[in-house]
Amino acid sequence: MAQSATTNASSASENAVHRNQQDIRAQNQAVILTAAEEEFVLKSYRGATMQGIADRAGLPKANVHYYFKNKTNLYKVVLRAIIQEWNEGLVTMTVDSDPKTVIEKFVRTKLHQAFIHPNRHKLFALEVIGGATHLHDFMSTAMKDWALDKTQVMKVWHEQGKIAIADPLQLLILIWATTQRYAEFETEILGLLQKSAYDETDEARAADFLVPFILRGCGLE
Amino acid sequence: MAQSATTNASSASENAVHRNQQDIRAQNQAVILTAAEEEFVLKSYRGATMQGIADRAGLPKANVHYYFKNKTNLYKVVLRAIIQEWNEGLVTMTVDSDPKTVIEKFVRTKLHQAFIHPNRHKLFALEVIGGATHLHDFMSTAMKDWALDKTQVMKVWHEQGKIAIADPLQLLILIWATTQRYAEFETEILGLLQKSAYDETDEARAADFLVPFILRGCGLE
DNA sequence: CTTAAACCTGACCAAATGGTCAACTACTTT
DNA sequence: AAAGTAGTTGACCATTTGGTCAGGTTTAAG
Repeated sequence: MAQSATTNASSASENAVHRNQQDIRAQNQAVILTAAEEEFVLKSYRGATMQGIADRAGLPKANVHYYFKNKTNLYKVVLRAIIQEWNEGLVTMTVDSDPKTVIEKFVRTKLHQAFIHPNRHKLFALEVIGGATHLHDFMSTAMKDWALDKTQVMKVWHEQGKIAIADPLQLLILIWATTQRYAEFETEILGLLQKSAYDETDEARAADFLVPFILRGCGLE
Repeated sequence: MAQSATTNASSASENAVHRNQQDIRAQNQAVILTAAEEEFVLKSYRGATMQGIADRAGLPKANVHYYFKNKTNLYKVVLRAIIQEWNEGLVTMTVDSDPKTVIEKFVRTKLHQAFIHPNRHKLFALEVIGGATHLHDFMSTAMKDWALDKTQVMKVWHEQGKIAIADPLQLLILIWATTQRYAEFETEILGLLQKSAYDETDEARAADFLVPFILRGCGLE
C-alpha cells in the first residue's frame, strides 16, 4: 500500500494526501501568515477581515481562528516575524571598521531587503505612521539601542576625520528613508517607471544611484 | 439689542452667539475636516469611525453626515485638500536655473512642509502604501507630468556637466524620501530623539544635515 | 482495531458601525 | 413678524464582521 508518510518525512505537500500533522500545522500557519501579511498591508488593520484573510489563504474562516486565536493575535504574530528579521544580515560596525566598506554594505543590504520583502516594510511603515502602538516596546528598546550604538561609532569616525558627518543619527534616518522607500512607495515608483512590477534591473539601478550618492554625501570617495 | 451679526462679519466665533450661516458652515466644515484628518491618520480609513470623527470635532455624528454626505466622501474631500496643496510653493526649475540654488530651495521647502503638516504627509503615505486606490488619477497625471518635467531639466543639467546625477528620477525619489520621512516617521524619530514633539531646532537640524549632504551627493559645492 | 487527539467547518450570534429620518431650533428674508 | 431656509440631533435600522461551537473527519497512538 502507499504507506508514504514516515516518522518525520518533511515532504511538505505530497499531493495533499496523508500529510502528517506537523506538516499540516506548519504549512497552514505559513499560508495564513502570508495571506494575513497581504491583507493587512492592502487594507490596514481594521480594514482587513478574517474572512478576507481566510479567502486569500484558501481556507474557511473558522480554520484561521483555529490556528490564530483571534485577529489581534494574528496581527501580533505577523508583526513579530517582521521585527525579528529587522536587523538580520546587517553589517557589524565598530570604530575600527572601514567606513566606506561598512556604509556601502549597509545600504546594499537594506536596499535588497526592501526589494525582496516590500510587504513587510509597508506593514512596518503603516504601524509607525499610525503611532506605532504595537511596536512601542521594540522601538524604545532594541531599535533605540541599535541606533545609539551605531551613531556612537560614527561619531568616533567623525572625530577621527574619517567621515564628513557630524550628526550620525540624521545619516541613519536618511539611509533608512532612501532604501525603505522603494518598498513603501512601490506603487508610486512603479507608476513613475511605467511598470507594473519591479524587475532585477530596478534594484541595480537604485543601488547604482544610491551608493555613490551617499558615499559622496559622507565625504568618502 | 445685540444685533451683532452683520452681512459679512467674519468674526469666526463671537462667543458662539448668533453666528451667521456662512461662518457656521465654514467653521464646522473646517473643524470636521481637521478631526477627520487626525482620525484617518491614526486609525486608517476603515479604522476611523464617523463617531470618532464627530467626537474629535465636538459634534454629534448626524451633524458630520449633514456636512459631508458619507464617509467615503469625507475621505475624498480630505485627500483632495492634501493633493491641492501638494506642489504649492515649490520652486520653478528650468534649464537655465542654477542647480545649487534650485535644489537647496526645493529641499528646504519640502522639509518645511513636512514639519508643518505631518498629518497630511502621513495620510498621503498611507494611501500610497495601501495601493493608492484613491490617488490613482492624481499620480498618473499631474504628479507624473510634474516629475517628468523636472527630470527632463535635470537631465540637461547633467549633459551640461552641471550636476553629477545621471538618473534624475532617483534623485527626485531620494529628496521626497528624505524630507517627507520626518513627517511620516515622526513617531520613530521622536523616539530616537527622546522627545514627545518636534521643536524649532529639529527642522533646522534636519536641514543643516540634509542640504549639504544632498548638494555634495549631486557633486555641487 | 480501538481509542484519543488533532484538525476542519457550516451555522450561528453579539457588537460595532455607516447611514437615515423626523422633529426641532436658529438664522435669514420679505 | 411671518414664512422660509439652514443647521441640529437623538433614536433607530441594516449590514458587516469578529468570534464561538457542536458535530464531523483525519491522523496518531495503544
